[in-house]
Amino acid sequence: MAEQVEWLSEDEMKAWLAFFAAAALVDRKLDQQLKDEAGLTHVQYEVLSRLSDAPDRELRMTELADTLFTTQSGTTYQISQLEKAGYVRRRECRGGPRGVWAVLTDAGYDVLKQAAPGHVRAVRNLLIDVLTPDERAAVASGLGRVRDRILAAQGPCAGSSSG
Amino acid sequence: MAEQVEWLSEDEMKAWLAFFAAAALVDRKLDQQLKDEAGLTHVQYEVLSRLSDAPDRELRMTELADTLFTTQSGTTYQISQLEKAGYVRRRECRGGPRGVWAVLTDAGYDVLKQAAPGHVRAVRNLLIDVLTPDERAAVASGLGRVRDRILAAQGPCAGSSSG
DNA sequence: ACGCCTGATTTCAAATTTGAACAACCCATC
DNA sequence: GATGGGTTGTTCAAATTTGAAATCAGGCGT
Repeated sequence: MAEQVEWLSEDEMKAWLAFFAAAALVDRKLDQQLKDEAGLTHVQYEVLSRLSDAPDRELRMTELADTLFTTQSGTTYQISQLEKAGYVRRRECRGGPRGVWAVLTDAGYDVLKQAAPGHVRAVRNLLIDVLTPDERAAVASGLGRVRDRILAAQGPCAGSSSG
Repeated sequence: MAEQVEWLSEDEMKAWLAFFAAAALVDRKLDQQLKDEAGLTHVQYEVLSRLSDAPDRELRMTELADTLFTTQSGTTYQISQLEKAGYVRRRECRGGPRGVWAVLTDAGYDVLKQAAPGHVRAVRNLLIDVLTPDERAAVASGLGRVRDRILAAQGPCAGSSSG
């Protein structure tokens, strides 16, 4: 076993460590900022944000889970929380294509609109404005490819077994 | 209020979304891979890894928490788990400089050594080898700066009030 | 119409994370 | 030699996340 692994070079290690640390720290900071200023967790903000971007401000549970890169049961939990808070409503569609839609309420939209400026400012301060234009472009293309490859590797598999 | 926020341009948004998604997906994938192949969570792997890199393979709880970018109570919990598994041992140093050291055991070192190749391979497949050399350099420098700025903003505050 | 299969969603228990409160210990000072 | 402050680590309850099992609706073959 242990068929000869190519360990990371010093430069590669630097990239990996920077990526890993930045991911953890930025997420933590955004969470803090949102809790302090808007009373939302980062996850909840993302839920509201995806919904507000979706057509008719609604998304099936599974779609939502996919765009959040999280599990379905986690999504169920968060939607339940947001429903209690009145920011989201569940709509069951018995007639047409099966499924449950999470719908952003007006209250949810208002909270999002109120939280957005601070959030965007934080994203700028923590990440975007810290990068040079070149670095930003490299992050967009490189990490975009990283994301797409992972999604491509699991997307086709999750749902259908053959073609 | 809402004093004019500068929203993200399309390119900036691309960078932010790529970063956010890649961070979530890579972490999730590494977790899966480690659980499947080594029976460790990513967090646990990181703990063992930091310890094995430290002088004498031991670290104070607070140092450990810092390098893991997590809370102290979270670190206490994980060390307790790893102690149960026999991968880590606690050493209290009553005489000298106060504190508790988490020490990597031989068993812990073995598990780490066994898990490392698969983990490094995964880091390569998911991230490092997907980036071009330029992108990798940009990630290292740019996200390194992101990390350092966040740490600098909170490091000095957390621990001492003046200088 | 019946029974099985698939897909979507929820439920449930277990594991983990978090933040606040607590306890232990050092040092400096009185 | 006792006291207060600051640091370090743990404990506790609450919130969240996870994965597996249960639920429920619809389609299909018989």
